[in-house]
Amino acid sequence: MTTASADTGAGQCRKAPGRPRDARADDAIIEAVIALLGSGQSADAVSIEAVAAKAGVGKATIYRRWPNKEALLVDAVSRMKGPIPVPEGTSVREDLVMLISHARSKNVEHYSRAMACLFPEMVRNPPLRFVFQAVVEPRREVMRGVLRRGIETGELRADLDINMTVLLLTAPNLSLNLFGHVQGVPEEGYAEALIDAILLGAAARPEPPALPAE
Amino acid sequence: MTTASADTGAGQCRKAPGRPRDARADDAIIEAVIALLGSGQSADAVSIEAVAAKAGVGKATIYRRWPNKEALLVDAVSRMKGPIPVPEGTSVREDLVMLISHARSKNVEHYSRAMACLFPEMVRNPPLRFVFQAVVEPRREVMRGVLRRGIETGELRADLDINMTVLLLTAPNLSLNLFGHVQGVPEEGYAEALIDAILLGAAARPEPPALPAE
Amino acid sequence: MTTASADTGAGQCRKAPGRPRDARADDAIIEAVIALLGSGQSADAVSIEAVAAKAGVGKATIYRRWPNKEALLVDAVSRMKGPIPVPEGTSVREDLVMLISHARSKNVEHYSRAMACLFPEMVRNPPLRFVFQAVVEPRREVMRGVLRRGIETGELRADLDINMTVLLLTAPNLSLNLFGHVQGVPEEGYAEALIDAILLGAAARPEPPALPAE
Amino acid sequence: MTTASADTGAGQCRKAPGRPRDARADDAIIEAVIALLGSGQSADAVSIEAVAAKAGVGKATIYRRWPNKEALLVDAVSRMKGPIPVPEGTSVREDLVMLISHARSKNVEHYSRAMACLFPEMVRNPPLRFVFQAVVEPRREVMRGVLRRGIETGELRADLDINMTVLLLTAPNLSLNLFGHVQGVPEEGYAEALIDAILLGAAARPEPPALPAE
DNA sequence: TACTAAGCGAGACGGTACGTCGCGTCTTCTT
DNA sequence: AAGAAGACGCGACGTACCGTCTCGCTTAGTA
Repeated sequence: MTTASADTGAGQCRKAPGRPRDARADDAIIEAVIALLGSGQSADAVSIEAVAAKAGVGKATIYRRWPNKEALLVDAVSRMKGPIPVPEGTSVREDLVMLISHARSKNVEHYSRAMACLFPEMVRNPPLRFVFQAVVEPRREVMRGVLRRGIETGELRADLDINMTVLLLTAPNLSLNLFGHVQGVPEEGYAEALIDAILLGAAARPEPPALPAE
Repeated sequence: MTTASADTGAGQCRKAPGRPRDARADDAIIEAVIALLGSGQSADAVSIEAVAAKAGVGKATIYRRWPNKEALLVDAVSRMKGPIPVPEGTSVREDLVMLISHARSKNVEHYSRAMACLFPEMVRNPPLRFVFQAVVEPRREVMRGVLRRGIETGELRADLDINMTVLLLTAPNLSLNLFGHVQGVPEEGYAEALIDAILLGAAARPEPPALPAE
Repeated sequence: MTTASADTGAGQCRKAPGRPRDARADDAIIEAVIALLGSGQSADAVSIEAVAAKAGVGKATIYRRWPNKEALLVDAVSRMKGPIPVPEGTSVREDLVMLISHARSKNVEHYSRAMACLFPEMVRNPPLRFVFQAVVEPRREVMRGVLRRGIETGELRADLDINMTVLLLTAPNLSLNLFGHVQGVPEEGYAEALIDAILLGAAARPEPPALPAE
Repeated sequence: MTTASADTGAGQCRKAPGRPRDARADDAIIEAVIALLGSGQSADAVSIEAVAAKAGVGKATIYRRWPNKEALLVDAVSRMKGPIPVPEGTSVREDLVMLISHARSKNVEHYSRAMACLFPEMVRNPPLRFVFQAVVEPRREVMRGVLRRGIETGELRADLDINMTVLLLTAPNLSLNLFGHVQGVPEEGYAEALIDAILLGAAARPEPPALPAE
C-alpha cells in the first residue's frame, strides 16, 4: 500500500545492492507529518520542508520514498487510522455502534486536516482515489461482514441492500469530519442515534401494537 | 452571500464617489473560475493568476471583490449549484428523489474539483466552514420542510430524528462526489435506492403480512 | 549590455504597461553581489539566495532582471570595473602605466572571485564570452588609441602589431588575477616593469652606446 | 603530484593489508574526466557522479584517491597536458616558438573547460593555487632555461627580466584559452608573432641603419 | 468644463514551497 | 581492505503562486 513498503516488498529474494534505506527515517518522516498535522497550525503548515526539518532528514530522503507531497500524506493517513477493529459479534447493533464510534473517535481533527491536504491531489490525479479507497475499503468490508451476519441471524431484512447501507453508515462520518458539526446532531451518542435511524427507517408503520418487545 | 454584494450593500444611501465597479468583471471572473474548474486540468490549475488571465482582468480587480482565493471559490461553488429546487409536494418519496437527483446531477466533476480547492482553506480557517454551510444549509432546510410535512401527513414516523435523516440523505452524495463510485451502488436509480433504504430501514420486522399495501 | 537596461532601453517611445521596475532593486542587488564577492567567503558564497537575502529582495526580482546567476555576475563585474579611464596623452609610456595600474588596482580580489563564478557559465555557453568581451573590449580600444598615437608621434615602431601588443599588455594582468603572484614579478612597480619590458624588447642589440638618453 | 601516489608513496616498506587498490580504476577515472570535459556538454557536466558512472566506479573509489572534486580536476589537467617538451637548443627564437606552439596546440577546448571547473575552488581555497602552479611552474622553468641560455649566448639582452618575460610568453595563451579569439590576433603563426613582438619590443629606435644583419 | 476619486489592466514586489541535483560521507554486501 | 551501489544530510537551483503595491489610463459624479 505504501510506496516505502512496496520498494522493500516481501516478494524480493535477492537483496538490493547498495546501502539499504534507513527504516528510522520512514518512521521519523511519518511521525513528523502527524505531528505537524496535529500542531494546530494551518493545513499548509504540512510542507515537505517543514516535515524534513522536523524529522531531521533531507528533502531528498523524503522524495526517495514518496513521489510527491500527497503520496506522503496518503501514507500518513493510512497509518494514522491504526489497525482495523474487530467486531465482537454480540449483536448487529452493538457491533456497528462500536465500529462507528471507533471511526469517529479517531483523530477527528487530524483526519480532517489530512483530507484537506489530500483532496487537491486526489482530484488532479484520479487514480489516487483508488489508492485512497484502499485505506477505506477494508473498513467497509468489516461492516459488510457484520451486515451479512445480521441477515443470517435474522436481525436484518433479508433483502437489505448491503452496499447502500454501508454508505449510509460511513458517509455521515465523512461529512462531520469535513464540515464540522451539523446542527441538531448530537456529539454524544451519535453512533447510536445514527444506527437506530438506519435500522428503524423513516417511514411510518401502521402497526405500533405489533412491536411491544422493542 | 458574496463579498462583492456586501461591499455595495443596500444599506448605503449616498452613492460612492469615483468610478463604479464594472459588473461584467464579476461575471467574467466567476465564469473563468468555473471554466478552469472544468478544464480537466489539475485542481491547482485554478490559480488566481490563471483566473485573472482567463477573465481578461487584473489581479487587483479580483482582490477588490474577494478577500482571498478561497472566498472566491466558495462564491463560485454557490453560483455553480444554481437555484434551490422547490419540491412539488406530491409525496415525500417523490420530493426527496427529486432533491437528491438534482443535487447529484449538478456538476459532479466540477463540484469535486471545487471542494479540492476549498478544503485546505476550510481547515486552516474554520470560520470558513460556516460560510460554506451557508451554501449547503438552505438546501438542507428544504429537505427538513419535506420531512416535517411528511410527518404531518403520516407518511413518516412521528418521532423521526429530522436532522439525522437529513444527514443520511445528503452525506452519501458528498462521499460519492469526493471518492467517486463506490462498488455496488448504482449510478442509475441511485436516488430512489438511497431514499428507499432510508425510508424502509435495515431491521427485520416480524410481520411481513402486515404490509400488504406497500 | 545588461538585461535590465535592455528592457528599458532608450529606443522605446511607448511606456511599458504595468508597474515599472524599481531601480533601487537593481542597485541593491548589484551591491549585494559585490559585497558578497568581497566578504572573504568562498566563491560559492555568492548564491542567488544569499544575494536576495542581503539585498532585501525576493529571488523572483532577481530572475526577472537576469536569466541566471552568471548573467548577474557578468553585469556585476562590468559595473565593478567602473568607468574607463582616459589617458592624459603626455607620453605613451605614462599613459600605459596609468591604464595598467588602474586595471590592476581595481578589485583584484573581487575580480578574481567574480571570474571564478563566471567561467563555468562562459564555457557552458560560449556566446557569453562575447558578452564578456563587451566589458573588456572598450578598455582594449583605449589602449589601441594610445598605441596608434604613439606610432604617429614616433614613440613606437611604425610596423608595430597593435593587437598583439594589447594582448601583451592585458594578459599578464589576467594571469596575476587568476593565479595570484608569480615568483619574481614585483607587486610594486609592476606596471612600469611590464611596460618597459614590452617597449624595450628581449633581443639584444649591438649598439648600447646608441641609447645614452634612456 | 597526485594524491593517489602520495597515499601509496614509496616510503612504505610493509605491504598494506587487505585488497590492494585497483590501478585500472585510476585510469578509468581520469579518462572519464577527460571524456566528460570533451563531451561538448556544459562545464558542470563534469560532476563526480557523472565521472563515477562513466568510469563504472563507485563514488567512494574516487574519494579514496582524491580528497575532492577539484583535486581530481587538477590531476586530470596535469595529465592532459602531457610530458613537458624539451627544447632543442638551436636558437632562442625557435625554442620558444616550439614551446608556445606546443602549449597552444594542446587541448584548447579541454583546457578551457577544465579551468572553468577549477577556478571556483581555486578562489575558495587559495592554497590550491599553489597546487595548480605545480602544474604550470615546470613549464615555466623550461622557458626560464631557454631565456638564461639566450642571455649567455648573447641572443638576449643581458639585463633581461626573466620572470616578466616568462609572464609575457605564457599569459597571452591563458587569455586566448579563456576568452577565445581576440580580434586581430592570428591563429596561424600566432607563436611566431608573439615571440617576435616580445623579442623586438615596441619602442621605436633611432638607428634603422644599425640593424642590417637582422 | 475641469476636478476628484475610484476602478481598471498590467505587472513588479517580498515571500515561501516546490521538486531536482550535486556534494562529500556513510553503510551495506561482494570480491 | 578495496570495490560497486546507493542512501544520507545539506543546501542552491530556477519556477510558480500568493496577496500587496504601484503605474498610467478610463469612467463616473461634483464643482
